[in-house]
This record gives sequence, structure tokens and C-alpha cells, in this order.
Amino acid sequence: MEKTQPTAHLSFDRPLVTVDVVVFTVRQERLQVLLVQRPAAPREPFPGAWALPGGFIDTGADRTLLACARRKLKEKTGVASPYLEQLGSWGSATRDPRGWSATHAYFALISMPAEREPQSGAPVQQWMPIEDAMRRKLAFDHGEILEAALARLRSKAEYTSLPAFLLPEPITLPQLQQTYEIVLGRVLDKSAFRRRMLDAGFLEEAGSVVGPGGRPAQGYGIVDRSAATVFPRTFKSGEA
Amino acid sequence: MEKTQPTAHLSFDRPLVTVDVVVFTVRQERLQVLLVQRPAAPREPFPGAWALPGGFIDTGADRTLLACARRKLKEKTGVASPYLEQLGSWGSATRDPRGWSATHAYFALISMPAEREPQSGAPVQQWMPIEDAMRRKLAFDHGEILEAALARLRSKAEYTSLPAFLLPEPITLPQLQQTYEIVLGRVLDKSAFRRRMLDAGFLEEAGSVVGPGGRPAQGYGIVDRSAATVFPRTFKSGEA
DNA sequence: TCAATAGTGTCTATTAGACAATATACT
DNA sequence: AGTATATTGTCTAATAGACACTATTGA
Repeated sequence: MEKTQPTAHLSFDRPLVTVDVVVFTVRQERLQVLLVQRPAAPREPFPGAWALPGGFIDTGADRTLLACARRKLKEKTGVASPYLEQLGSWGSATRDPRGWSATHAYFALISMPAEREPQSGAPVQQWMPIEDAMRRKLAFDHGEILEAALARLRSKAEYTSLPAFLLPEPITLPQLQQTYEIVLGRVLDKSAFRRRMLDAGFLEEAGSVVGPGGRPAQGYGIVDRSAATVFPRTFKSGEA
Repeated sequence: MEKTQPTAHLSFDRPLVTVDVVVFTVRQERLQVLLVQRPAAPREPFPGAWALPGGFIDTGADRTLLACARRKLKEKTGVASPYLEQLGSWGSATRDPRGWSATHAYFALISMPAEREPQSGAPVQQWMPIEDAMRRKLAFDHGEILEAALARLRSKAEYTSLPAFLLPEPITLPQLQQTYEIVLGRVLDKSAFRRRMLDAGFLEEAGSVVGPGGRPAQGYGIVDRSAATVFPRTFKSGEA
């Protein structure tokens, strides 16, 4: 893994290392992402700009990258155990004006009812519809990271149960379908959708739930919250 | 992204940062991975153990993480532009006895005929069948990384053209099928396989190629070497 | 009984797998 | 011709999408 000379490389220039988290949720029938505002101090890079929540690894407190991501998420959202997966890493000599830096990006899906107050006196933060967030110039290369996160969410929505993690339990199939439609940006057939979800076996029945009017819907829970279930096919395979 | 105090965090403890590459190829009808032997000096971590090729980022020479991965790959294999994608990152306080460290793992597929001599006086290296590699205790958490790489390769082989990058052009369909079978560890139906590959449209005809005996096979080139093509379905969707 | 929403049934076009048949090379 | 391999054709079962229909609630 490392070079040949005994401990010479320990004096290598060490890059700055951070962890950033792209947190998605569905609010007001729109897909939204959590952003924080950078401090206004002129010594800081990108003063006042919107950025993804994240920051330096605390080598004293964080045992692993994942633990660091969880900590930052907890600090900003109060949510302790959401769906969280690694997105990728971005590193270069130029992405941070302070020097060579590498960030480990994570990807979280949370449901809104679980929303709580942030714990610490954190900088200004807010939920922003993704279309708005993509339009802005975010700090660092966070625009690129957000784009990658969105691409992954949409891609996985085509063949996995991932969007289910955007909803609070109990989940109803009409709700879930609406969520898929918001993420994918197109309408889906009701009958085919239900068959697909139910056949996939990631839902388990859990007491009925009323709706605004009309017939109440069956509620479901997610069998395994640690990972999304993969469907055998993509949504609209035909098309050609 | 970062904390609030002006430049205080620049004095944060910086983790060690490395890049490792999992290089796969098919040799002798088996899936193999490239490993290097760690220096024997007792001051080094894991002396003499097998490890993934990789090492510290050279903040002076490497402009980006990807460039760093490319450099390391070139040094070990002589291959300049193989299929290369990011696999993920692993970081913790304990993975390297020298201190908090994070590695950015990449994933490369190369074809054997392109094999050349390594450029520098590098440490001992060799191709090893994955079964053998998985059995050994690799240095650091490289066993875990290799496992993740293998899982991704097998997973993507189910629904993308990825295994095509393991072959030199011109590629024949029988060759490609054999490669899929090696990666997936099961036999596939010839007719269905050909339809799948040809319909996906990632191959373009390129002069015939002879085989050991019998009818010669049509040769194909890969239209776009920068990314794998995604099939609309998984291989054996039925099964239930 | 009507409006609203949830859930089911059925038909059809597509297609992956199975496997038989045919084509083209070399000896 | 005979052997070896590549390539194509056909049949069938599975299933996704389309869409009409039924069910269950509240007003």
C-alpha cells in the first residue's frame, strides 16, 4: 500500500480530510435537500455560500468515516439512524483554497415527521427543493456532489426500494407511489406499481391508516431498514 | 462544510490519506487480482504481507484522486487507460497502526495481452486467483476492500456490460460469454446471451477472428470505453 | 347516494430462457 | 465427409403496462 522507505512517508504532506452528507427528504410534495450556510467571515472559504452539511474529521472523537457522517447528521437534523450510504469521494489540489483536500461524501434519506431541532448552535441551515439547490452555486465542489447524489437516488429508484426510506412508517402504497413519482419525475401505473412493491417483499403489513378522505389505505412497515431491496427489473424497460 | 472558527481547523489532526486500486483481469480462465508484497522491514506495518497496490497521495504530483489512482496503476501494470471507477473509501482510527487513516479505493478492469513490465523497481507483485486472494489475510483492511470490489463486479455483471472490459479487442461473443460465466460462476444460455449483448448496442463489428478450430467468430469492438452499458433487466430474473 | 380514494382483475405485447437447427471453418 | 465451433430460429412461460372494474370509507 505505501512506499518503501521506513517511516519517511509519515512526513508526507497530508491533505485536509472532511466528510459531507447529502440529506434528502420529501416535503411539501417535493424532493428537498438540507443545506447549511458557510460562515460569513472573510477568512473562510466561500463566505456566506450554501454548502452541504459536513466538516473535518475529528480524529479524536470519530472512530470511522461512517461514525463521523452519523455524528454530523445527528448534529444538523437530530435524526440518529436514517438510511445512510456512502456516495463516493472527491479530492483534488484545487477544490479547497486552503490546500489539497479530500472529502468523503455520504447520502442520507430521512422522513420529515422525524424532524427535530438541531442540537448545537449550528450555522444557518434549511431545506431546499433540489431544483433550487442545483441552480445555485454551492461552496467547494458541492454542486457536483449534489448532482451525483441526485443521480444515484434517481437511478436506484428505477430498480430498488430506496424511496421507501423517505417516508415515515406506517407507509401506504399510494404514498409510496407518490414518492416514487416525485423522485422519478413521471407518473407510474397503479396496478403495476403495487404488484412490484408487494412482490419485492420488503414491506410488512402494519395496521390501517386513514387518508384525507375516501377509503383508508393499508399501512406497511419496512422489513429491513439497513438496505434497499433490488427489483429484478427496471421500471419502464420497454420504451424502444 | 467546515467548523466556525477562522483557521483553527487547519491545525486539526490530519489523517493519513492513501489510494488503493483493485485490479482485476481474466487469466487462464480464472478471475485474478493484482497484489503486491509489503516491504519486509519490521518498522513497516504488515511486513511481508500481500496488499492491494496503492499508497500515499503525493500532494505535489497528483492533482486529483483519480489521477493518483491512474498513476499507481500505471506504475504497477504499465496500463495507461483501463476501465477505472471509484469503489468507495475506508477510513478509521485503527485500520493503519501508524494512525488515523483513510483510503480511497478504485476498481480497474484490464485485459491480459496488454500486460507489460512494471516501470519502476517496485516491490514484488503478482496476479492471484481471487479465491486464493480471499483466503489469505491481506494487509490493513484490504481483504474487506477486495470483497467489496468483487461484490460490485459480480453485481454489475448481472445487469451491465462491465465484464467486456476484461477482454482485449476484438472481442468475440463466445469469449465474452465465457468471461461472464467466469465472473458470475454459472453457465448462461448462448442464444439469450447473444441477444442481450447485441441488443444492448455497446458492441460494434470489427473483422472476424479465428478460434482454435471450427467456425471463426465475429469480432467486436466496444463503442464507448468510458462506461459500461446498463441492461434493462437482470440476468436470471425468474428463479422464484 | 355521491365523492373520493384504495385495491383487484384481466388482457396483451414483450421477451428471456430453452433447445433444436443451421452455418462455416479446418483436417 | 467429419469434427468443432459459431450463429440463428422457434416455442413457451412469465410478466409489465394498460385500463376497466370493484371496495370501502365519510359526508
